[in-house]
This record gives sequence, structure tokens and C-alpha cells, in this order.
Amino acid sequence: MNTLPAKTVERLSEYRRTLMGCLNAKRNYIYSHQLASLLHITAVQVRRDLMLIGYSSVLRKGYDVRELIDTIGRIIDSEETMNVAIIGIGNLGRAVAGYFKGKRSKLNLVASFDNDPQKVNKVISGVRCYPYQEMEKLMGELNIRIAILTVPADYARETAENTIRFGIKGILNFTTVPLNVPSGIFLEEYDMITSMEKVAYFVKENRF
Amino acid sequence: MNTLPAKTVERLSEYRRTLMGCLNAKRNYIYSHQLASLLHITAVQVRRDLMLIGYSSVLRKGYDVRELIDTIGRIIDSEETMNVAIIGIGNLGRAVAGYFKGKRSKLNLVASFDNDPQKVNKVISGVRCYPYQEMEKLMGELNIRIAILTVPADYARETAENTIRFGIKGILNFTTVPLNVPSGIFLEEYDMITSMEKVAYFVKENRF
DNA sequence: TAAACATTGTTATTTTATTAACAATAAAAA
DNA sequence: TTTTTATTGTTAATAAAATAACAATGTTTA
Ligand SMILES: NC(=O)c1ccc[n+]([C@@H]2O[C@H](COP(=O)([O-])OP(=O)(O)OC[C@H]3O[C@@H](n4cnc5c(N)ncnc54)[C@H](O)[C@@H]3O)[C@@H](O)[C@H]2O)c1
Ligand SMILES: NC(=O)c1ccc[n+]([C@@H]2O[C@H](COP(=O)([O-])OP(=O)(O)OC[C@H]3O[C@@H](n4cnc5c(N)ncnc54)[C@H](O)[C@@H]3O)[C@@H](O)[C@H]2O)c1
Repeated sequence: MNTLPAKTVERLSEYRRTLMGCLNAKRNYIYSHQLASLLHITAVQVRRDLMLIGYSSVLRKGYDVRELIDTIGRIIDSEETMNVAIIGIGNLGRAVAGYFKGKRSKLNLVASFDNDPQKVNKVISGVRCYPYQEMEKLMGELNIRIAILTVPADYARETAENTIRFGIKGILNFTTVPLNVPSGIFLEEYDMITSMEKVAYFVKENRF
Repeated sequence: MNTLPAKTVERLSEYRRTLMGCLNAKRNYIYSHQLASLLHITAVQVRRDLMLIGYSSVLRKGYDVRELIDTIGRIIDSEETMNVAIIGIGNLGRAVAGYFKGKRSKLNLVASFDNDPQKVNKVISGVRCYPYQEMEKLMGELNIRIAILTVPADYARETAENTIRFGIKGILNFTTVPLNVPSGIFLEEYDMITSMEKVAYFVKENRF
């Protein structure tokens, strides 16, 4: 299949998250407009996204929740589990680790790396923290493909470059520093302040 | 002026962040292509955004960094400071507070609210934590307009509804739960897992 | 059974966002 | 001084995303 639009991928992730909630609540079928309204989007959007991944409902009964979860998984998850590491297990790193650990079967948070002697070789937020110096060795051994970057801003560039040198293929960058990555490496950046300023702007304008 | 496109607002925030970095590095002028390359976007994008806010450069010398920072501020910041509170000062709340506190002059983190007796009436990550029960009173007294929601998922709906009842106009929701807000309230949601799954998908596809 | 209905998958249309094109302009070079 | 050059602001073109429209199809109900 062709690569899906980034927005569709994001929504598929959200659909799955929501659908898992439905399963928990013992709901086994769901109509497009119901799923849509849980996520505050339109039913057309849902149907169009599902069309793109070729999923068909049981007519007039809605989508089979469990089946749809599986289908989305087959599309957006990798075949074998993809291993993830957190670089810099400080305040944000710990929050992220705690939230993330064990949430997805195909996305496995296997390590954190830090240079604080107080932290290394301890289990923090459910994840073993390794010395930063061992990153090269362990990235290979543990087959880590994705890095979550939560080091202080001053070290962002340097640590990112290292993760790439050691074989990482994707980076989720939470530091303030915009990174430069070579082609072939997928980079996603998120800065909370941008979100806050966006909220503040639209609150001020009160027109949206 | 007309409301700016959301994407432009996001980029203006990023421009400003980057420009402040330039100022720190004693750089006083910057060309559109230089700013663009710091953020990995195109120069046209930069120029178009600045056109929308009506900012003009000193020709052939580039944009005056300080002046541009001020102009962006006049557009995206509110006149008087806008007060912000964090609801639920746990792992994520603390990380956010520490990062955010004092970063923007017009966006002021003035309180956190929590129902853990161990936390209330202490200063945590630079912010005073108040008992959740006093939210109603204090939201008015402190004139809080924006809430950052970092409570456990199970309490997301309830606490969000309360903040709205008590006068909040914008919510930045970090919980897994998609919220339903009445019109007139601006809602921004962010879930790390969606970002992670997006990274994983494009790493898997290796085509982007 | 036949008519009305609810829901879907998909194509067509509209809207939004990005990129390209280019004339205008002043600085630098000839 | 004149020409070349670099850079801008803006309009025009393209691309991406969202929405609308609608035929198809079984379900319900009259
Ligand atoms: N994007 C966001 O929304 C957001 C929110 C909060 C914080 N942040 C950013 O995330 C980063 C981390 O914030 P924090 O509050 O967790 O900071 P922190 O100081 O609590 O944590 C940083 C961690 O990195 C470790 N570290 C320092 N240098 C290192 C190195 N060279 N190699 C490996 N580990 C190293 C430290 O020992 C510490 O454990 C900062 O850049 C901050 O600006 C971003
Ligand atoms: N969006 C993301 O990227 C992301 C990342 C990590 C965590 N999270 C989410 O953020 C939330 C907080 O995560 P965390 O790791 O900080 O959890 P946490 O348990 O460390 O913190 C939650 C805090 O909320 C307080 N609280 C509980 N009930 C409350 C109530 N009714 N009113 C006020 N305060 C209350 C608790 O006392 C605690 O201090 C969770 O919903 C988690 O899923 C989101």
C-alpha cells in the first residue's frame, strides 16, 4: 500500500485508542458517526480514513470494534516490536516513561539513558536506566530504533547526533531545540509552549 | 486583523522561540532563509507568515530580530498577562510547570490544583499548589483563563467541566481522554502516544 | 411484499496550506 | 554611474486535507 497521509496516521492512532476504550466498556460495534463524535470530528472523516486502509464494516451494524483495532494495528504497527529508548530520564522523561510503558504491544520502551550517576543502573518509572556511555553498545544489543529526546536543551543536538550515529531511525524530540537530521531519519518535534501560545491566541481572539 | 490560520500561529510561536535564541547569540539581523533553515521549513513559508502579520524587513539587511520578536508578541500575545493553572501536579504536571514557569511574560503560570493532601499548600516546581476544592474561589481571584489538564484519565472529564464552570476559556489537555467542550472554549489536545505511533509508522515505511 | 430508512464506501467539490513565480528594491560591484 | 545581485512582499499555482454529495445496500416497518 501507498504511504498514508500523516494526518490519517495520527487519526488512526486516535481511533485505536478510542476503540480500546470502547472494548473496555464492552461495546463491540460502533458506527462511524459515533466514533467521530467521541473524537469531535466528522463521520465522513472517519469513513474516508477507514476507506484508505481498506476496512469494511458489517453493514448496518457498524464497525466491529475488535476487528477494527486489529486492522489499524496491521497498518500502523510494525511486524516485529519496535524498541524505544528515552534519552534523559528527568522530570519529563519520567512522566513519559510512566505513561508510555506497556501501552502498546508493538512499541516497547526498553531503556533509558542518562549521565547522572544517581540514576544509572536503577529502574526508573518502570524502565532500566543505563549509563549514557553505554548507549552505543546497547542500542545495537537491544535493537533500539526510536529515541525519545528529553535531555536539557544544551545537550539536545549532541545527544541526537549520537543516537543517529548509533542506529536510531526515528526521533521524538521534546526539547526546545529544533534538530537537524539526515534524510532517512524521521523526526517529530513537540513543544508545549507552542501549544500554550496557540491556546492563548485563540482565547484572546475568541473566534475559532 | 482577521484571525490567523492555526498553522501560522504555531509557526509564529516557533519563530519567536528561535529568534530569542538568536538574540542570546548576539545575532541582530536574520534573513528569511536563515530563519527558515533553523526550523527546517522554506523561506517562502516564513515570508508568507510575516506578510500575514504585516511585518517588513530592513531591505537587504534581513529582519531586525528584536523588532520581529516584539511584532510577533503584539500579534499572538494578549495585552494583559493571561493567567494559567495546572490541574493535577503529578509527574507530567511537574515537568510542564518546571519547563513553562517564567518562560513568557504574557503567559503566567500562577497556580496548580491537586487533591493530594501531601501536595496542597506547597510550592511545587516553582508554582503554589492549592487544594482542588478551592479552585472555584481562586480561579476568580487569580483571574485564571487557561487550564493545563494533567490529572489521571479517570478524572479528566469531571475536572475539565469544573474548570469551564469556573470560568476557564482555554484548555490544553494532556490526558488520554478526548474532551467535549461547549463553544466559546478553545481546546487543544496532545497525546504523546499518537506522536510515537506516527514516528513508528514512518520509520517502518521508511518513506516520507 | 414494498416503501422508507440508516448507513456505508467512494467520487466530486471546497477549503486550507504550501510552494512557485516574479516584480520591486536597494546594496554591492563593475 | 550603471549593472549585477540578493532579498523581499505578494500574487498565482499546486498540493493536501476536509467536507459534501450520492449511489449502493441491506434493515426495518407498514
Ligand atoms: N516539549 C515540552 O513540552 C517540554 C516540557 C517540559 C520540558 N521540556 C524539555 O525537555 C527537556 C527535559 O526537561 P526536564 O524537565 O525533564 O529536565 P531535567 O533536568 O529534569 O531532566 C534532564 C535529564 O537529562 C539528563 N542529562 C543531562 N545531560 C545529559 C546527557 N548529556 N546525556 C544523557 N542524559 C543527560 C539529566 O541527568 C536529567 O536526568 C528539556 O530540554 C526541557 O526544556 C519539554
Ligand atoms: N499526553 C501525554 O503526552 C502524556 C504523557 C504522560 C502522561 N499523560 C497523562 O497525563 C495525566 C497525568 O499523568 P501523570 O503521570 O502526571 O500522573 P500522576 O498520577 O503522576 O499525576 C496526577 C496528579 O493528579 C492529581 N489528581 C488526581 N485526581 C485529581 C482530582 N480529581 N483533582 C485534582 N488533582 C487530582 C494527583 O494527586 C496527581 O498529583 C494522565 O492522564 C496521563 O495519562 C499524558
